[in-house]
Amino acid sequence: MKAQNGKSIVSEQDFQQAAECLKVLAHPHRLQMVQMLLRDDYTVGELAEACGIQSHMASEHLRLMQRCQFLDSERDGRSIYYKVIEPHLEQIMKCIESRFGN
Amino acid sequence: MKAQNGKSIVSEQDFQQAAECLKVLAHPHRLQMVQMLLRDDYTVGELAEACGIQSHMASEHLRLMQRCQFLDSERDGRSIYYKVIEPHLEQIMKCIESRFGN
DNA sequence: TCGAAATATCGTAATATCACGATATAATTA
DNA sequence: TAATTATATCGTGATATTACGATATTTCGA
Repeated sequence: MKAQNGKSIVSEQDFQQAAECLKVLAHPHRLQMVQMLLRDDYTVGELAEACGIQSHMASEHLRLMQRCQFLDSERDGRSIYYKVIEPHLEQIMKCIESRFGN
Repeated sequence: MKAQNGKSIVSEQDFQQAAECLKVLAHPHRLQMVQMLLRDDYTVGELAEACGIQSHMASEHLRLMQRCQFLDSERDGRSIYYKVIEPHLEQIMKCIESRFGN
């Protein structure tokens, strides 16, 4: 799809991809993890504990977010640290904080 | 949850709400409708045709987005016009266009 | 090299979402 | 008021997502 008016236009297929990415973000524990990871790097276990879930569940959430290029991971010994690589997540989190935060 | 460092902090319950709202946005046709409505007001039928779906499906999508305060509607004769009332949708759409657009 | 710790993957049952036909409601026009 | 147009709601089967126990993999330390 072409931009006829200077504005960037998103194609039907892009909407499909965007929807899938948003769906990945649209989970309370995943949102909480993203918020934490925007401020610092954390291990799977640390993120799991903060969310009150088991590590293997956190691992699954993190894998989903890594698959759509939201996060990247790095091993340090037995632990694996995750970090945010999608630059727009900070802005989106600000929107959420602005609408729902104190 | 309190903000100890000046940054706005979102509670567990807020993450739940935020996730539900994001889930509503996370659908290709709903994203397309939001993009259109950010530029102009449209009727249910116009939005349905642009998305290539039946009007009663569009109506359902619009109702979901109205329920979480993304949109508002106004009747004009037989038609019902929808418009965006959630101010952050423009910013979020920009993020999507930046990541997926041309 | 054996056991423990940290993370990841697999199978599956419960739940949620989706698309759609059928039907209902509201407003306009003949 | 009857027919038509536009929108909304309901019920349901198909599909997707979720949580979780079981199991696997990787790394470190004894």
